[in-house]
Amino acid sequence: MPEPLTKRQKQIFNYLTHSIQQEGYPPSIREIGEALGIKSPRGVVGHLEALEKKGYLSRERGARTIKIKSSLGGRFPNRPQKQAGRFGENVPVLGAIAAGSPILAEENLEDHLLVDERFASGKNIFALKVKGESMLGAGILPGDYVLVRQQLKVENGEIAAVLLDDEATVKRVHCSKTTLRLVSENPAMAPIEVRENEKRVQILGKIVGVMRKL
Amino acid sequence: MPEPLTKRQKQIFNYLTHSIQQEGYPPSIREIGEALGIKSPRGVVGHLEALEKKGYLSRERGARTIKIKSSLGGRFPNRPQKQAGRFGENVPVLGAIAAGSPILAEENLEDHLLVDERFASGKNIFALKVKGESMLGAGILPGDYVLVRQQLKVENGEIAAVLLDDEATVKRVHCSKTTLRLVSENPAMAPIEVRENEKRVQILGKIVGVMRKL
DNA sequence: TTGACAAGTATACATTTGTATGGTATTCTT
DNA sequence: AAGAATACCATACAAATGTATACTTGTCAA
Repeated sequence: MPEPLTKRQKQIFNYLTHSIQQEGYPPSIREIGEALGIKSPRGVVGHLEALEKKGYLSRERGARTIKIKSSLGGRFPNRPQKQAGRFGENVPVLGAIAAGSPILAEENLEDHLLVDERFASGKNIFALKVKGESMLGAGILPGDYVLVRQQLKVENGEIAAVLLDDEATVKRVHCSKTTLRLVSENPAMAPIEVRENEKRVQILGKIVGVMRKL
Repeated sequence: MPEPLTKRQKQIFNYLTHSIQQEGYPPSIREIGEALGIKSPRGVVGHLEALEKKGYLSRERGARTIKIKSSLGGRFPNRPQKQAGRFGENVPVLGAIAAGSPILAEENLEDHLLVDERFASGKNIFALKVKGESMLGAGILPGDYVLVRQQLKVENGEIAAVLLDDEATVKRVHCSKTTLRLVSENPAMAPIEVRENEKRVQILGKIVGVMRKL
């Protein structure tokens, strides 16, 4: 049962785990201070002592020797190579999706995106670059990357990536007993209705995130 | 095709990977020397330089900043999420921004987000969680994180994070010679006009990215 | 009201750590 | 034979880094 942390202590701990994951080695006292806006080394040391006392980390003498305790449910160890993907996921970006082939096949792969774990939780996440303006009303613009969790079915009304006539698109899906209605969040575009067993459509997965670069 | 190592270089490299894995952080020059029976720091540095030249590792300035290259068949990475030279940035997430205080001050800091370097290029990037619906028309919804590059002025018509009456908001900024017009991308909300030297407004930076979790 | 704790600033100091200088050998290739 | 790379030593030095002292502020419980 881990001792509770204060809000500030949580921030420090959060930064530590992320930084170690990202760089491969722990930050120095002053680097921690710089990242969190603490101007005196002593201020940072106070937090480290508190975190150590509460059992969240340990320190050796010497520079950059913070160790995150792995006993905390094994959630925040600093053995980066054994905990790959706990703090960031390298998500594949798919280009044109060849019909029939497995979605994550090599020929579909275009790039990789580094995404915070909280945005790409779970396995089988991939990304698509949005082309049309069909989801304008849902705040999804052309050029955006959508993060997709691979699944065969989605709940009524959820936004999904759908393979429609060999073209990957993003649509809101309304399912009735026998049909799927693919609705564009754009008044200029009419809904598309198809029977569920038709081969024209295939649900690729649920949209779990959107990323835009301006 | 990794360049071949000498026997001694292999020993060094081996020790490095094992030590990083065991301790959680890289050894210092002298610790390497102690472990391998090299009595002069210079002796160790020579090996590190050779290993770096041959592409097995990289180093930053500062103590204990050796990074094993993960491109070598991915066998000994010490930062798993970065593949093939692709990097991520650890971006601070700001909460309520206290007026007057430096933007990145402690009281504003809420969390950290790991973001692909292509979304957070350059320095002084921070993130804000969007609260209102004022930028609906620009595809920015409440709950989204906007990535902000800190800068004092923005070009005409760009979307910016603005501190308005102690409240951080996202607005499209139109500048004339003497006034700033802050336009919401939402027909329900009227534009706000202020004189540039008024203290009510302060431009925090330009929006360079949007991230949404669904 | 006192006392503990959290959270910090400013400054000084000691240690750790990386870097640089100037050598010595050995092995290998040209 | 000359040059380059490997593989070291001893020592000095500077920069990075952790540590320590002293003081401030606010909160919260006894």
